[in-house]
Amino acid sequence: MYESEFEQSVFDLRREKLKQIEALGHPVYPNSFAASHTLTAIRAEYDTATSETLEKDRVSVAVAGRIMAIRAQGKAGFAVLQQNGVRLQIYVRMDAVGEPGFQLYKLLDMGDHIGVTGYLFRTRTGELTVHVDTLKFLSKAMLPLPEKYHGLADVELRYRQRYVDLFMNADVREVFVKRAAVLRAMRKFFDERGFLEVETPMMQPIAGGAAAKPFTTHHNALDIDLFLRIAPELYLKRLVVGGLDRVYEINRNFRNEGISTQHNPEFTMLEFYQAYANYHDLMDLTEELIPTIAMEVNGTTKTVFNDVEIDLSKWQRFTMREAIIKWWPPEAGDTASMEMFDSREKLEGALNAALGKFPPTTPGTENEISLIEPDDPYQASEDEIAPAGHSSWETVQNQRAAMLFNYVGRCLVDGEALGKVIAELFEGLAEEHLIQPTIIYDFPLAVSPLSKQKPNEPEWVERFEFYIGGFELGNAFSELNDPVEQRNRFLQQLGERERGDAEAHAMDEDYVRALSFGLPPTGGEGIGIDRLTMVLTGSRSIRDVILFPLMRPQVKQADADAMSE
RNA sequence: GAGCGCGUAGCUCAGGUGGUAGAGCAACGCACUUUUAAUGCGUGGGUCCUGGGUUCGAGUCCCAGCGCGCUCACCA
Repeated sequence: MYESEFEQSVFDLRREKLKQIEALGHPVYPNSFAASHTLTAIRAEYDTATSETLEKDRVSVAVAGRIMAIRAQGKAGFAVLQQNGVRLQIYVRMDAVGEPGFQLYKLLDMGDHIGVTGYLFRTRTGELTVHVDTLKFLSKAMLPLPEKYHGLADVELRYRQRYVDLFMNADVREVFVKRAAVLRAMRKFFDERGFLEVETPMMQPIAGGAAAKPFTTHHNALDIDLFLRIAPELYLKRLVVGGLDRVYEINRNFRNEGISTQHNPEFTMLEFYQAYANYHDLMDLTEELIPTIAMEVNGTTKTVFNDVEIDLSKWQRFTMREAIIKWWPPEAGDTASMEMFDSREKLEGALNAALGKFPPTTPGTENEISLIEPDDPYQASEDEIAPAGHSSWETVQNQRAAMLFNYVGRCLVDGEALGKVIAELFEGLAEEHLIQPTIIYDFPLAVSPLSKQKPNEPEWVERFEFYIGGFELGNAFSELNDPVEQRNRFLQQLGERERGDAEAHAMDEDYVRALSFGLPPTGGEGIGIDRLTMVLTGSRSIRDVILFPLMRPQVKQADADAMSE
C-alpha cells in the first residue's frame, strides 16, 4: 500500500495524531455529523450577503467537509473545507473554540474531514467564512495529499487513483457530473416519448448485433462458455417482436479490441428501437435528441472540441456516396462520379484514373493500383512513400489519399466485396472532415447484415451513422425484418467468417425464429454515451469520461522478479 | 499490433557536451489571533522505472524490458 518509507512514516505519524485526538476526548471515527447546511446551500444563499448583513442577522451554521488548505497563525488559523466540490473557508481562534478545541485544530492535516459549528462572517479581504465555535473530528487522511497548487497532474496516477483525482481536480468532477446529466437527459427524452427502459443480457451464448471480437467467460454450474455482449441489438428487437414497441437500454458493451483515445474495452451505449419508424424518422429524432441533451447538460447547443466550436443544433446530411465524392482529393481531379459505385470495374477504373493524377512514386512510371503492399495503407512512413527531395507530392494528404486508393484498389482486385471497399473509401476520405454534426446515410449492404435494403437499390441499405468532432457517435437503420433474408445474411456472414473475418456475424437461429413471428417495420439506433460525453465536455480522450478506464495492473518489482523466475 | 515521446523526493518539476542529486509544495520543529499558492527560521526525506553494457566514473551514453501518453491500425 505504501509507495515509500516516506508514506509509511507519514502514516505512522498520523496514527500517533489519532491517539492524541482520542486523548482529547474525540472519537476518531465517529459515525455522523448533524449539518445544518451543505456547503452548496451556503454558497447559494450567502455568497452575495454583505459583511454588514451577516453581522446584523447572525447566521449560525453546522457544516462538514474535507480540509483542502490549512493555514495556522499562532493562536488562530484558517482552513478551507470542501464538500461535493464546493469550498468554504473556516476561521478558528483559540478564544472562540477554547484551548482543547484549538489543540484539536493543531492536530488536523490536509485531507482530514471535520465538522464545525459557528456563524458566517466576511474576513478583511471579503471572503465568506465560518467563525468556528466548535470543532468535531470526523476522519483522518493518513496519506499526504498531492501538491496543492498543481493538483494531481500525472495522467497515469489520475486514472489509477481516481479517488484522489476527483477531490483534487474540480474540472474532473465536473465531467462526471455532466456525464450523469447526459444519462438523465437521455432517459427523460425517451421516457417522454413512450419508450420503455429495459435490461437485456450482458452474458450471451452468441455475441451478436455488431462486428467485433467478444470477451469470453464461463459459467461453472451450466458448464458453458458465454460471451460478454458486444451489443444488445438482437435482444432488443426480440422485445419489439414481443410487443414492446418502443424500448431503450443504456448499459455497457464489451469489445475485445484495441484501446485508444476513442475506444475503451467496456463502453456505454444507448440503443433504442421504435416500431413503425424507419431510418428517416430516426434522422429527424437524432437531430432533435442531441441538441436537447446539450441544452440540458450545458445550457447551450455550442461546444468546443479540439479547439473547434461545434454547434450541435446545425446538422448536415450526405449519402455515403455523396460524401466520398465531396471529399475526393482535389488533386485527383474529376475522376470520381456516382457511376463508379455501380460496379467493381468502374470503381477500379476510377481509382486508377485518380492515382494517375498523382505524381508517380517512381520516376518514369505511371501510378496504378498495388504499387504499395496492401497489408496496411497507413503503416508506411512518410519517408518511405515520399523520400525527402525525391517527391513533388505537395501534402501529406495527397500521400495518404494515394495510399488509401492503392490499398482499397488492391482489396478490390483481390476480390473484396464492392460494398466493403466503398465503406473503406468513405472512412479514409471523409470521416476526419465530419467535425460539425453530420448524418451519413445509405450504406452498402455488404457491411450491414442487419439492415433493410433500399427498395430500388438492393445493394444499398437504409442505414445512417452520425458524426461529430471527426468520429462516429451513432449508428442507425431500418431493421431488416424478413426472416428468410436475415437467415441468408447470417449465412453470408458465416462465409466471411470462414474466409478469416473474426468479426463477421455469427448465426443466431433463435433471432431468426423471433423474426419469423413478425417484427413490425422498426427503426433502431445506437449512440455511444462516452463519445457524446466527450463532445459535450470537450474531453479529447475517452478515458477522461470513464471513471475507471482499463489500465494494465501495476506489478510490484518483487512480483515481477518472482514471475520471471 | 507499429511508430514517436515520457518515467528524478508523497506531489509539481529543474538537472548544456558523463564528474559526490536540486527547488517549491507536502512532512517534522519553532514563531505568528483576518490568512488565502499565508509568512519567517530550522530539520528530515531519493533502488534518478527495472536489468544489463560502455567508462576510472552513468540521472546523463548504448542495449533489452516494464509502465504511461500521443499518433496510426482494429473498431464504436
